[in-house]
Amino acid sequence: MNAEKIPNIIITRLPVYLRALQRMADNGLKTTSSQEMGDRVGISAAQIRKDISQFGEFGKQGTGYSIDYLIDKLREILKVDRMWDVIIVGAGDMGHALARYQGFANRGFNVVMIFDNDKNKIGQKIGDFTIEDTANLVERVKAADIKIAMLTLPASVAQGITDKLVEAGVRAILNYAPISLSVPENVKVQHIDPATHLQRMTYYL
Amino acid sequence: MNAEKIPNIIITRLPVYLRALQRMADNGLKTTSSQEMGDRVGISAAQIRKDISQFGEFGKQGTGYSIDYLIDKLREILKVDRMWDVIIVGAGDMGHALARYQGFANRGFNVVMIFDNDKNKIGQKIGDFTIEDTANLVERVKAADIKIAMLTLPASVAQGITDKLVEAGVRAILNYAPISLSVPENVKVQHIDPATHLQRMTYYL
DNA sequence: TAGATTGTTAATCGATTAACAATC
DNA sequence: TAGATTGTTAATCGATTAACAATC
Repeated sequence: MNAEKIPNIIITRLPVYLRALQRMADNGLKTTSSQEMGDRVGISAAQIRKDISQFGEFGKQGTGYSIDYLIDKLREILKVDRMWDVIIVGAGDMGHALARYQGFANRGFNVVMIFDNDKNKIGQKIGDFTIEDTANLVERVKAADIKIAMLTLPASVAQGITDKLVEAGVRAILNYAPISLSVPENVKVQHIDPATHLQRMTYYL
Repeated sequence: MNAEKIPNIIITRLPVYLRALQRMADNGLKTTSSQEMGDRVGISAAQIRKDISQFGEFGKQGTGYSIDYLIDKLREILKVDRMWDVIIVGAGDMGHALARYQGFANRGFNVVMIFDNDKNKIGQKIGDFTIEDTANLVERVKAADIKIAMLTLPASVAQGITDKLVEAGVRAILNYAPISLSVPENVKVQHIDPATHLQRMTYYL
C-alpha cells in the first residue's frame, strides 16, 4: 500500500518467502503458518508475520495462510505477476549459463537478447539467441523498452556498459562483475560475486 | 580481536572493501580514505571507519589508509591470506562456469574437485578436472579435508547433498540451488539465486 | 603550522522479538 | 468450545550516523 515506506530489508526477504511457498505448492500443500515458513527459510515466525502484514491481512487466525493466495499476493507485491524481458550482457561462461538457465520462466523473467563486444562472439548462437554487438545496445534496449539487465562482463568494462544500460533506460541490473557499480539513485543493482560470497564465510572457519 | 563479538553484517561488508582496495592497488594507488572508499562502494565514510576500527587501528589521521597494508589486514581478518580448497557439486552449466572461472585464485580459493550424480557426466573432463561420482563425495571430501563447497544442483537434490557435505566436514556452502538449505549452526550458507535477486528489484520498477 | 582524516563516543534511527488480544 | 495462529503493540536490541578530539 504505502510502497515508499516499506524498508528494503523486508523486500529482500519476500522473494525467499515466495520461493519457499512455491516449493510447498509444488509439493501439494495448501496452507502453511508463519511458524512452518520460518522453519523452512530460517527466519523467526514473528518476523514473517510482521513482514507480510506490511502489505495487508493475508492470513487467518487459527489456520494460517493459504499458500496459493499468499503466492498470488507476493507475486503482485513484487511485480512478478507478469513477465519481464531481460537482457544478458557478456557472452562468456556465465552469460551462457544464464542464457540456458531454465529457472527464470516460472519466476517472472524472460531472457530476450544477449550482447557481447567480442567480434568473434557476435553473430554466434546460444540456443535460440544470436549474440549481438554491444555497439547496438542502447538502441536495441530502448526500442524494446527493456528495464532489466544481467551483466556478466569482466570488471574492466562493467562500469562503461552500466552507463550505457542506464542511458538506455535499464532500471535494474544484476551484476556478476566483481566490482561495485555506480548508478543513479533510481537504478537498482544486485551484486553476485562468488568470491565475495565465499569470503563472507571464511571468517568463521 | 574479539572474533565472536563482531556482527555478521560487518563481516559481509569486508569482502566488498577488500575487492575495492585490490582494484585500487591494481590501478597503482597507494593510499585512500574512508571517504574515497565509501564513494566507490556506496557506503558512508563513517561506517567504513567504524567497520575497520573493530579490528584495530589501521589508518593514520590526516593521510588515511595505506592500501597495501589494509589489504593485508583484511585478508588476515577474513582468513583469505591463504588458499582454500573448494569443491563444486553439480556439473551443469553453472558448475562448468564456476570450474572455468578465473577470479578465484587471487582471492583465496582453489577449485580442486567436481562431482555429479549423472552417470553420463561422471568421468568426463572439465578443463583439468574429471567429474567424480557423488557416491564418493563424503569419502573424498573427508580425505582431502575440504571445508568449502559450491552447490550447483537442482533444488530437488540440494538438501540431500548438503547433508552429505556436512557429514563430510564441510563448513561453508555457496548454494546456487533455488532452495533454502537447512544446516547445523556451525555451518555457513550463502545463497546465490539469480531469480531471487531479480525479484528484489522488480518491486521498485 | 594548517589541513586532513582517523578512531570513537553519544545520539539517532531502524529492525527484531516477545507477548497477547482478537478471532478463525 | 478449545486450540491454534494471526496481526499488532510495546519493549528490546542492534546498526548507523553525526560530531569532534586526537593526531598525523
